Amino acid sequence: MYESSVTEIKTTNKERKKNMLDKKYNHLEVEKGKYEEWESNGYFKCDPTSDKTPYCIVIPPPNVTGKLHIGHALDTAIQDVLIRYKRMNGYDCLWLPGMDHAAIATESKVVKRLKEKGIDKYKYGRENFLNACWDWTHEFGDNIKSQWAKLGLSVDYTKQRFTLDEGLNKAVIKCFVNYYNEGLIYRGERIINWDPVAQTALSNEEVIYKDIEGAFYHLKYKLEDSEEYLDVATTRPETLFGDTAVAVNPDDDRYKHLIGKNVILPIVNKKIPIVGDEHADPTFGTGVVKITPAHDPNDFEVGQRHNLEKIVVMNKDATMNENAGKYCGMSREKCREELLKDLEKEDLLIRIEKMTHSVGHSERTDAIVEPYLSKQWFVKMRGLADKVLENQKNKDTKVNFVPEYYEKTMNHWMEITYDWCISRQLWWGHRIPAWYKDDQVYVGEEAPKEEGWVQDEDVLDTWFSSALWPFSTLGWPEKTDLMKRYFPTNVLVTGYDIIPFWVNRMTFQSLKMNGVRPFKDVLIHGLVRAKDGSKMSKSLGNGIDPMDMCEKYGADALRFYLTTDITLGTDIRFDEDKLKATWNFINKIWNASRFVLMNIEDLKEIKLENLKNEDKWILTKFEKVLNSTSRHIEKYEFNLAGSEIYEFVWNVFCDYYIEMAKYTLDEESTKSTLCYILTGILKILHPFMPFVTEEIYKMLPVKDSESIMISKYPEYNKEYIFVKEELAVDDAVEFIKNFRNIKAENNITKELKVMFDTNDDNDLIVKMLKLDDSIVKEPLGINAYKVFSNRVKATIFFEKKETDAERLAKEAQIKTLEASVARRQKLLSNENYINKAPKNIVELDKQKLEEEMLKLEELLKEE
RNA sequence: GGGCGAUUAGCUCAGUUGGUUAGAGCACCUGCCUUACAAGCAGGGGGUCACAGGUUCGAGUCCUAUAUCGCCCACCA
Repeated sequence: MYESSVTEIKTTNKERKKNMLDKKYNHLEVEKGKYEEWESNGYFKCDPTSDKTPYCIVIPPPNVTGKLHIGHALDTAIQDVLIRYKRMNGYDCLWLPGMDHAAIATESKVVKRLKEKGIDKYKYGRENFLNACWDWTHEFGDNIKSQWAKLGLSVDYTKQRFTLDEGLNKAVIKCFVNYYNEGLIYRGERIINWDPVAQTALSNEEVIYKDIEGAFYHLKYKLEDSEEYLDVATTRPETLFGDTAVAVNPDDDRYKHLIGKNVILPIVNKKIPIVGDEHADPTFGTGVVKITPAHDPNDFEVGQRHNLEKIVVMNKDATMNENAGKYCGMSREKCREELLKDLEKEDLLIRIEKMTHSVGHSERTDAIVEPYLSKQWFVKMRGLADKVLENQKNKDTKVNFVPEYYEKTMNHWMEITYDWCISRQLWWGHRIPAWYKDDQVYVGEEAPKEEGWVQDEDVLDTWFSSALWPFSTLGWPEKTDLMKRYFPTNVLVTGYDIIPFWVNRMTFQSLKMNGVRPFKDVLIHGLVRAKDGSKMSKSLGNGIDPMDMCEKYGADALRFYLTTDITLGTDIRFDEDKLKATWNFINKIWNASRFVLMNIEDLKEIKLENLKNEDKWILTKFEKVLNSTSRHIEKYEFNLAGSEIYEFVWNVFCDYYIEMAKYTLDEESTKSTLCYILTGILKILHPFMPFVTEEIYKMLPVKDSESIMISKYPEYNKEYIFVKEELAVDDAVEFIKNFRNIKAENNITKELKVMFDTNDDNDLIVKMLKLDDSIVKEPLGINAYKVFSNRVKATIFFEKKETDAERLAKEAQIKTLEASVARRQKLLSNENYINKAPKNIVELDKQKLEEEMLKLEELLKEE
């Protein structure tokens, strides 16, 4: 009956014993060498020429800035579960690995490293610097690869990519040029977020707002030819050198008569106009706002409307420039300090009002971001975003978020998005394919042939290349075979924190370039936090290194814990105790396997015939678990799959079937069933815990493949659903539980006699409870308890007086039973319920009621 | 200010489309070294599912309001 048409591979007893000596699961031993073996056998490779159904995931490329953290372990473990599951189910799987050059993140690390060696980036020169970046990349890239190996990730290294490799560069350039030609990319002078440490522009997404203590400085802007003044409040007095107007609301009765007049800019003593503009909110502050078009995005807009001059007052490193007069050369902070002193001296400072306000910081350097007027490249977002919003309306074309509510996060972003600043004043990245000559601009895939053209010095935002990742890695813009076969990819797995940076951008890029979504599903997981719920960070020192956990508990335990103890979309608190509990689970599997292997050594083939009730019972349970775990995995419900398999392995197979099997170990059917179920368990668990399942699988006397990785996933087999036998053994199990309960609760240890009230075949019960010598035919004694299950009834006779506590317990039991019976009777006499509730539910209630009444009757009889 | 979540046992969390007496791991209590496993086995205690209404034969689950916590986005002159 067991399908073993594939080559049977036998392991010698000697080999098995050598491996299986340990009573305890040793994860370090088990995990040694397996990954290298899998890889060298080519098991990770996709098979594009096969007629199998393709299944593709591209890995979210980790930055080459350091080592992987626990979040990466979670993210990749989920993907490996899917890939291994699909592979065993006969799919042609491509899990494409790669890494991200991470422009600013890597560049700042390399700058720092060079600095430690006393080397200045700019003196070192572009070419040398890029070489240093490549050295860095190789060093950290190798490190990441070895971590992937430790985690057991079955990625196809023959398809590995890097966001800055030649092919991806081609894709990036192609995309840029296409967009430019369509007018979707433009160069313009705008206020952008400037990082004065890295000295580059940033996108809005790279700015982190933090609340900090600051103040409102109320300054006197005197009216021209008057001692009267306007109270102008600002948090950033040092920008006043760039003021080219003050604004009041045109409907503000306090000030509207002043519109058109001038004020004298403090310290600078220059005339600037009072303009009327909606931007000034009469209810906020004093209702008067200074306008600094070159240092504030709102002021920039006001400046545009009133045709104001834009004066930049800072250098690229955020020191004051010559427009700041005597403060030239000072830092922003120093300038503010000195300026305030001077203002006070000249009686131009009215008061200082303490306040907290949020201030933008650079994600990478943590420097306070300066809104800064500068010429940058932008992607025009509105049309691209609208396309996504349109696409999401159709269930056949949309990106399906799991959990679904994250779709709102993307849609919201698409609704409010504005133009994306993509140029960065860095060296490490894709260089912008634009050339300048005098006032001319040329954008193209190749440099212009004529003399005199100079290429743009800047590179692109790292996310510009990441946004193309799902298709650039498959060979786009060429119509490659990989592209045709694996695109759109099946699923993307990532954390909610990079939906705006990455998921959103991949989605609009793919819709624009390919006309289709980049992936059908996107699985969003949460962040891995410390046990107390705080964010893991280097500065707090509360980070968990996944490699340490692999060392301590094994990659298998870590993977199973991370993938089955989470709810998608919500944060997980890393709990080492739970990881330990997972290790215990694997130890349990290990020992159950030891037991099975010890007893099936001479098994030549699996023959599922002459089955006993308990064999049929465990087969039925197994098929059901198999069926439902598969359903759960397909729906990405890993937690449910995990708990079902856990429950089956521990509480059903180990606690009951193995115990039952101990009495019939010489029978062929027992051995075959043990081997069949163990094999099935190993296969179901393999995607979650690849190493230990492979180790045990290799020791099986009968198996269908040389490695579990490439073995066939068990198929749900209706032939092994035995309804009658399942019920019968369930019933026996229930009886056993009730019996033990009564025995323990009443402290019955000695002088126990049992009389079965029914004529059923109770062999299993007698064996499991070791009752052989206790069975009597006639009732005895006074102290007696009834034990029930659906069909089995028995009376226990024992030498012991009932204590008060026991009597009370029994009374309590009667009380709850009576309540339950009453509840059900009421329910079942409700016509609405009978008519509206599903038949099976009603039936179940009737059945329950009957049982309860029976039980109650028996209990009352004993009184 | 706008949006999105969360609130279930001592702790950390599950709980499929509303349907048996709400579950798990850890911790706790009792008894066991029963030949696969003491990192184990058997048994047990522990929750009016944040709060108030509503819909329904039936609500942890759906709706409305409140409270507390968290996240994202925007504004902060």
